[in-house]
Amino acid sequence: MKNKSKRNSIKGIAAELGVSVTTVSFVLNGKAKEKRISEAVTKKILDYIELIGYRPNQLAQSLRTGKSKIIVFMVEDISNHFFSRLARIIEDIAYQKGYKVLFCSNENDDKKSLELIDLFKERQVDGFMIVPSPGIQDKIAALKAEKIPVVLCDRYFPDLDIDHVIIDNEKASYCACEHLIKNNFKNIALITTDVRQTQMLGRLEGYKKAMAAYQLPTNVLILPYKEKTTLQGKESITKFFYENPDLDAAFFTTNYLTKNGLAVIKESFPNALNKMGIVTFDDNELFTIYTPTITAVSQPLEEMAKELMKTMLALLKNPKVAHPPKKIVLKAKLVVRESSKVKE
Amino acid sequence: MKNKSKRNSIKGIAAELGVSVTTVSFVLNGKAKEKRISEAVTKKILDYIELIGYRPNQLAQSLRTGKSKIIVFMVEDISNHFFSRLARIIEDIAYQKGYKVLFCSNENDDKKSLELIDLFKERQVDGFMIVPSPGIQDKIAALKAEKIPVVLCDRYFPDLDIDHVIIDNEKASYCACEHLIKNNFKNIALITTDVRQTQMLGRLEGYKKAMAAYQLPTNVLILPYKEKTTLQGKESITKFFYENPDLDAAFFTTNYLTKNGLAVIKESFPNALNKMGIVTFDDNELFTIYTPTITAVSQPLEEMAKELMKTMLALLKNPKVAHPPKKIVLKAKLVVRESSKVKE
DNA sequence: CTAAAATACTAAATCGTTTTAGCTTAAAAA
DNA sequence: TTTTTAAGCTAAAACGATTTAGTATTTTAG
Repeated sequence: MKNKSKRNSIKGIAAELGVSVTTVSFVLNGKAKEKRISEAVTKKILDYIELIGYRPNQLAQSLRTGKSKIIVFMVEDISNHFFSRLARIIEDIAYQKGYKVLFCSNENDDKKSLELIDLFKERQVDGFMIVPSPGIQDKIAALKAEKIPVVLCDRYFPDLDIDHVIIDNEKASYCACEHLIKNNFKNIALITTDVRQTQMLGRLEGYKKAMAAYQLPTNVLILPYKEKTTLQGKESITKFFYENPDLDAAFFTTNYLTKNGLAVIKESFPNALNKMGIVTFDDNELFTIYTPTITAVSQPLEEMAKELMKTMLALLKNPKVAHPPKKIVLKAKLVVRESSKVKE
Repeated sequence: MKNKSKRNSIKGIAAELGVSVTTVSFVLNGKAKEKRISEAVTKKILDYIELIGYRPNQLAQSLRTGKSKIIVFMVEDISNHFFSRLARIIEDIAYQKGYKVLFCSNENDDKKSLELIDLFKERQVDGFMIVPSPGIQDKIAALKAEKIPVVLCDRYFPDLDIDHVIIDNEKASYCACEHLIKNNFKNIALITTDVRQTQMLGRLEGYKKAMAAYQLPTNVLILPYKEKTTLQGKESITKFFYENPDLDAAFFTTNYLTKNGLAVIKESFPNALNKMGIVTFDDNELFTIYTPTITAVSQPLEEMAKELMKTMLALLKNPKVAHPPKKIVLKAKLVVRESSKVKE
């Protein structure tokens, strides 16, 4: 039982076995053959490694190689069901490929996003998967210029040639609206936020196009992002419904709006519940047991996560090499339930 | 525009300004005064740092100091609403204190837990906050023996003197059951899993004690953990309800069981919905808009996260020093809604 | 029998920090 | 004038790996 503190390093092992640090390192990295280390020495080292349960210090490794085997997944809010489910799938794929994932929430706030990105750059993370806040275009461009792998998710910057994985929001929205229309709803409200990013603009556009195509009136409520889960938000929705008594359907563009919206309907317009058409973006298991069950635009989480990781891994394989950005646009699925079916 | 690659290191700065690496390091670490670096030199360095936007390489720092400023939060499943909300709060506190958080999911599986812990040890993380799987008692003890900060969460090992933050499950469960009883329910089922960890045992115990106290029959359905979200799980619940037609209330011990349970009731026993008493562990915003609104045992997430981080930070401050473990037991709150009120 | 080639290994530089233990020079004390 | 003390800095050794460019010995070729 000698100086124990030294044992858990290549140096300690080398000393103990009377070989050089280099030799140990070669063996550890599976280069024994290539570097012509004899079978005997190789075995001796391997056995000893096993015996003491040695595991290399990743920090030192990272410092030397410049690769940390960590990727960042920055979302708007990790407690949001949509993002946490995405995170869970990504986590699995990443670990399988030998990467750890640092999750963080930017609250769709530029300052926070920038801070986080810098923070992680100091940590030499290998890549960024980002659900970007609206104003970090330049930072993203800078990352790319530095050859740091970046993949955007959920939304993107049309002016930037950056890999991204998104869904076709406009089409998804169009389909959802068309579905309501075909179910005989004629006065469909869109309830959305003031967020001016691609995902929301797409959803708005799809709604507008659908209404125009069927010559129906549009009726849009735009809530400030900050009020997304506040009482104020609820009040605005209540007011909107009071002021538009002829509405017969509502399309919510994101999950937190839906929660608030359903709460408002339940509290203030209980008898509208089974008359109004309701469709929401982002599915939730609980929607299947709501009364009525809620129709939702379901984003292909599994596929998104896979494509995200696939794109990221490709970048990681060759970060220095220029490559045409992959712009992946997936299809969302409309899960039709009771809330959007023809009423009475 | 000189050799740019070198610029972003202390060495580069030192070379550029004609001072030593040591001096730069002292200034960077705010030890200028203490180490008697002149005002002039200090300013020169600070200005240059600012100019080139230098940020120290955290990896190198960590390697040298042995502190990574990263803590791990290992949960059962990061996509579970309970854990993702907890994670969100922890994230905020940690970042505020200069720590990053690595989230990961162990699926309550020992093998996965052990692998993850080893993985992170290689990365020299500063501490572990763990929702432990059932059989990792030894590993936890080993971590403590190595003076690595560990705090358990949600459940713990009674035989181990390890800091933890939990709720009083037995009492929470007792109160929930008592509440049902006082609302005139007499045949209350407990729907739980085969997980034999403290949190679940507590919930079971609370139920049993409440039933015993009021001399009511017990009726427990124990589902295999693996079936927690499967069709098989649903079928078991359905069967259970069929075989126990005299049940008038159900208490679900965890959120995923509730989802399945509500689905079953809705699908197979629709007219029981407004007759049965229902209480569930773990609250969800959507429960307030369900019909009927669902009574839930709400865990104090904010408080749990705060206590967890407080305990962790205390350990981090002095990892080498022995200290009496903090065993924090918080109270859950019963949020009474329609589903548990006296019927007809 | 000598030169070239192959074998089996290793010394030392490097990654970017922190920190200990000095080293100069000038001012203060003796 | 010599010795102390202080001020203002720095060289070099860590931290724990990887990797380049060898070296010494043996084998093979000529």
